[in-house]
Amino acid sequence: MNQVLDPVQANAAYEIVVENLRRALLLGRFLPGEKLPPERELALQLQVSRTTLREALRVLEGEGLIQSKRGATGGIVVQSPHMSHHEFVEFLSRRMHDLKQLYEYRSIIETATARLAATNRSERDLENLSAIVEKMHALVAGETLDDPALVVAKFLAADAEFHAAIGTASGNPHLSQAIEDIRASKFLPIGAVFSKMDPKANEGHAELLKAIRDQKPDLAATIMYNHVNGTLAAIRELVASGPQKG
Amino acid sequence: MNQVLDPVQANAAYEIVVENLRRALLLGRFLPGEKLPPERELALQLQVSRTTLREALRVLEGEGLIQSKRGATGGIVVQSPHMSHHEFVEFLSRRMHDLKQLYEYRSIIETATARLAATNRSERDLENLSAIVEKMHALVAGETLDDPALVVAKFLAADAEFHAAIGTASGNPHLSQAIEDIRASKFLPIGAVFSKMDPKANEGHAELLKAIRDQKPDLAATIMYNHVNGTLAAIRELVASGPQKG
Amino acid sequence: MNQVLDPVQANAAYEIVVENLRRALLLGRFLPGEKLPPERELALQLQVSRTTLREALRVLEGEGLIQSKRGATGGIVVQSPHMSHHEFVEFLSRRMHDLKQLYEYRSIIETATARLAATNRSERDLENLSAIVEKMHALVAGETLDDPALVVAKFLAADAEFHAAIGTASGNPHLSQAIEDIRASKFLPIGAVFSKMDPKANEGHAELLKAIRDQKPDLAATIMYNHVNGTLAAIRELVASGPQKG
Amino acid sequence: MNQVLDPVQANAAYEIVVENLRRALLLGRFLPGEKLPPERELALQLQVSRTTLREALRVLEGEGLIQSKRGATGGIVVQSPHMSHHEFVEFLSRRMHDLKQLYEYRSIIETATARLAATNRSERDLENLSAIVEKMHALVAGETLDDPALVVAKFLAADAEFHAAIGTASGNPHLSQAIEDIRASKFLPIGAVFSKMDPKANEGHAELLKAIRDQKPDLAATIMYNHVNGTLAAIRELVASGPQKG
DNA sequence: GTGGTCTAGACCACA
DNA sequence: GTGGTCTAGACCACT
Repeated sequence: MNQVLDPVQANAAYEIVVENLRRALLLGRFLPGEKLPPERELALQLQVSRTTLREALRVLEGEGLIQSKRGATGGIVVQSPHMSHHEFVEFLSRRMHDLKQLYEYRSIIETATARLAATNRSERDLENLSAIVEKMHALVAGETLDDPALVVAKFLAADAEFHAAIGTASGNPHLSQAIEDIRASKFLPIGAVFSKMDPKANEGHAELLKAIRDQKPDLAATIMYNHVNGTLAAIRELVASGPQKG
Repeated sequence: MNQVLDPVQANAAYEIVVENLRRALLLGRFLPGEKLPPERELALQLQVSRTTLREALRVLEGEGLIQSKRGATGGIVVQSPHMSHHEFVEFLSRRMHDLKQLYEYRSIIETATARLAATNRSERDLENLSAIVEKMHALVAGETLDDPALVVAKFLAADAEFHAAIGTASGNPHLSQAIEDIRASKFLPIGAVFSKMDPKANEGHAELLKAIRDQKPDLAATIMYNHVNGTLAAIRELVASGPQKG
Repeated sequence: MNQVLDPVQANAAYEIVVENLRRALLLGRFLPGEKLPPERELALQLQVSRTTLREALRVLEGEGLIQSKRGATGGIVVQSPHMSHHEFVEFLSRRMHDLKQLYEYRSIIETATARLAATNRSERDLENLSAIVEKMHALVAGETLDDPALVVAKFLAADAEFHAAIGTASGNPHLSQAIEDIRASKFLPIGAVFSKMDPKANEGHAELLKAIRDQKPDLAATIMYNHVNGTLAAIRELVASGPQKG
Repeated sequence: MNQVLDPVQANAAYEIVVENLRRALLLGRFLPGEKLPPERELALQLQVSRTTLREALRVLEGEGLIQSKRGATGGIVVQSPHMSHHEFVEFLSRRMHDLKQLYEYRSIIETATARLAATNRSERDLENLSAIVEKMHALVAGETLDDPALVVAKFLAADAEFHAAIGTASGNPHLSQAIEDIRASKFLPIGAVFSKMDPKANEGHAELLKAIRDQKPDLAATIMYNHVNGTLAAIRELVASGPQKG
């Protein structure tokens, strides 16, 4: 009868808000340079008082994720995370061991999800996925017209959306949740590998969509497996070559 | 950008404690007539102050689930019987949809984990697993000597330990965490299916241990797959047959 | 441990601006009929937004001290005359006790500063001091050519500059700061005693400069002591004679 | 007319509270290990809301000056600043230039104050000063009975009180203010020179009291001058000898 | 009876 | 019409 009960930990409301917002930011729900909704509206959405919300915003501001400006044209601006290439490579190489385990896990989760999605996807799911793939295609094509960093940020947000949509298509909320968890709280630098857009980056997505549309579970699983492990390979390469340049 | 953020709700600590205890009681984790651990120990386990714990106990006493008696022979006595078989079946059938999804997820996670464990297990892991399997064997053998409900409870604890140990053997902490989450934080009556011990319940474990010891990943995965889905099948059967009896 | 801490009172920014401007007006820093600097420049000088400045101006307009006129020839016109001689004397006599203490303090600070300056002054310091003394001399000489009130205002500014320069020459920033504090943040009508220029007003300065140049600490201290206490004596006289005229 | 007006800076109420409290702590008004008054009472004394007070407390907690504990026996506990001897010497030698200027200033202020006090002191002032000197005497005598660090802290607090009382006796609030400013916001390590009590530390105080009681301004000034410069000499010695030991 | 947190509402400074 | 600050009051968790 020893220690049968889980310890309780009552999180302060503002801490929950911090996590909520941080997750949204890391998932790219708000892009760098964009403004968050006004404090008063955010407080409403999150069902907390403005004071509590602001407590959370102060934490995020301390982390450098957002910045507040006052005045009529002011607001809460999402900051772009600004790691230099060198710092980024350092960061990756220090966490290489963790990353390998995380990608092993991710590979399991997302491969199984793709397989299920190929079976269970609805027409609605296919439409969603198509729309996202097209959006990413447009981003890759129109890259030169815009701030490259912003394009990458948008691409990452769309990528997150794509994988989340496959989670939805699988019909299993636990898988959706796991995919989001991997990306947000555990796995910051997915795809941040690209300092500029890689034309191939989007190819896997289109193939995957096709396999899911054609309801070929094994094919979908294989593509996803290669997709995920391809990203890991890219990270490995970056780490291997990085120190020489940095 | 409308309403992208989930409302936050900060639970009072004592409410979390109430839920924690109520679930333990409903699952028969504490049997009727038994005494709960002393308040001071419960408070310690739950990492809350005794005041907060007592707040929670008062609620449960109001619901008639427990009763406090003072004095040397006193204590917190579990008052009402835990869920009756009928109620339990009802409960399961109401949550059948959730359970199917959860077992689908569990199947993915644990199958992959078993496969990895068969590759990565250390001698230390094998010793752990052996010890647990033997403990379960002894429980099944000695069943008649004791209160059956108590034996089931002990068996469930050992089962959880077994699956956790496979997670450890896999070497991937994300999988370990997922296995624990599935079992602990999501209400999962794994094995509570058995009102009395099923001799076969332990067979899968021994086979699985052998496959892991022999480093046969595919075999381990297959056994685990059947094991998990066997449990789900048992639940389905219970639900199918239950209403007729109830 | 009772009531050891002073109550805090946070002044609104616009209130501080009001006091700032009102004091400048009452001291005749801006003469009746003159225009204040444009709002944009005032806002810049005061380090507040134009909105806040306008808030303050509205208050002063309500008190009849200024009046705003729009248009190309418009501006903020100082409306009411600054303190009359009578009011000024009244004001001084009401604060006579404070002034004695302040001059006692000033005497200590500035005497010690002059002594140090005579030891530590650099060539650079001497040049500065000479330039200021000459400027004041020119003002006294050219007095008749201009609005007397304006000359007084200019003389006061130069006087402040002179004492500040001695602070700098002393080499001790704490003394410089104290001199500035005495003059600026505590309402101090040093020299505002003179409604018209007193030819002797500048004599002390030249002597002081000589003592500092010749590195005669005790002489410099003595001159400064007499200079400061001479001003206090002039104020006393004014207060003594004032009520009879008023 | 350029830049005639001082920039306005509206301090947030909580910042003023921070300074207020920090000054009280540095002046030794609250001793290490002691508890501050309860938040609700502090808020009352400071005339701010509890929220604002807590904002300030959080800052001070961040600086390590205080620590909050909850519960009936809880409270806001004053932390003892814990610089090692080595760090302390380092700190002093880095700030030696500043310290010399500060002591020059302090010497001027406190010498003049002592002189005035010898003239203006009331019977009430003498009683205060006697009481403080006796308190310090008792501290030096009873040193062994208590935590040495605490004795030093108490001695420092009493020392601050003594010099403040001379300021009061001088009758000039500007001097009182300057003495407090020097000690609190500008001059942390007065007397912290002593890691254990120096029997001579109190001698100067008794002599000074006698000179003030006997109304001998010049003697009082001389004693104070030697007292202040003696402290500076002690610091110099410490810095000179410290690095060898450290 | 302490500190910890949250709330609803208000006013302010700002662009 | 934005963020920045303050308030008064309430309830909670704790020792």
